[in-house]
Amino acid sequence: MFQLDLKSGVPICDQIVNGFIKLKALGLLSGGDRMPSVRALALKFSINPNTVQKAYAILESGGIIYSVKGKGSFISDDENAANAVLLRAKSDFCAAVKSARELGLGADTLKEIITDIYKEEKKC
Amino acid sequence: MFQLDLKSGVPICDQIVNGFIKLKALGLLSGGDRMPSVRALALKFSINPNTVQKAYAILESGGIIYSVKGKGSFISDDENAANAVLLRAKSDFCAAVKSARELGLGADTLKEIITDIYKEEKKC
DNA sequence: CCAGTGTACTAATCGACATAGTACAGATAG
DNA sequence: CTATCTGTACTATGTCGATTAGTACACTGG
Repeated sequence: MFQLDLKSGVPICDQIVNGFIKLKALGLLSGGDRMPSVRALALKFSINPNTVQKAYAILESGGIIYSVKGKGSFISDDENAANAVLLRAKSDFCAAVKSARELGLGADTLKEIITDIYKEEKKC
Repeated sequence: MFQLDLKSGVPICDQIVNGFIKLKALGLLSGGDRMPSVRALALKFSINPNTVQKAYAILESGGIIYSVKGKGSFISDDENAANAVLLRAKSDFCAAVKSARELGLGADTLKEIITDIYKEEKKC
């Protein structure tokens, strides 16, 4: 399970959404797997159930999970959802590249950084 | 000069800071160049002078500019400031790479995206 | 029935951001 | 010197999003 950073400034709601997206991307969650209940997760993180519910609503609107009244929330089997996640990740990365380019960083510099990070020689 | 997007959700203050940083990174502003006055820039963008002053204060604390009471604000000659900008850009890019990696994107995929963007074949 | 589930709604709180208005101190041109 | 420009400082106010608080309803399974 992922962690929450209440002091990061990133909305708790978004952290929960991203946390589950990453878990699914890593293959730690499969289609049909059960999500923690709204109230249980709120209790675990000591946050408001409304915040968890908001995050679940976002995940459901994105097709990542589906919820059934009275039963619970579950990971979706929808392959499109996984693709949507990948597309979003690519889009975010594109924005980062464009931003770096505007500040004068070259393509080679960026590729070096990527190589280093994937080799675990984290220079950052 | 850069543009402001009041609807982007990005604080105006930050947009001004980033705007001048990019102008300097692109070499369109050199050490000693004069900045628009706080009131003039506020008038131009139709925003509050306090917002501009806040942005200038951030730029000054970062060593990007220096301000003199009664005279104006000027681009700093400090080379370290430019380096700091580059370091920040690299740091931001590193975070983006790590995030993309966590979501399952491979190094080759990321490098392809970079190549495309720098070739202006913007697929995003 | 009952405990647990998702869902819906209103109200209140809090912090960041921006605005409004005023005031002061230094520099420069006339 | 005076006027006007400059940066700086301060308080007050308004707005908006995120979060919390509290309650209520509908559904499922034992």
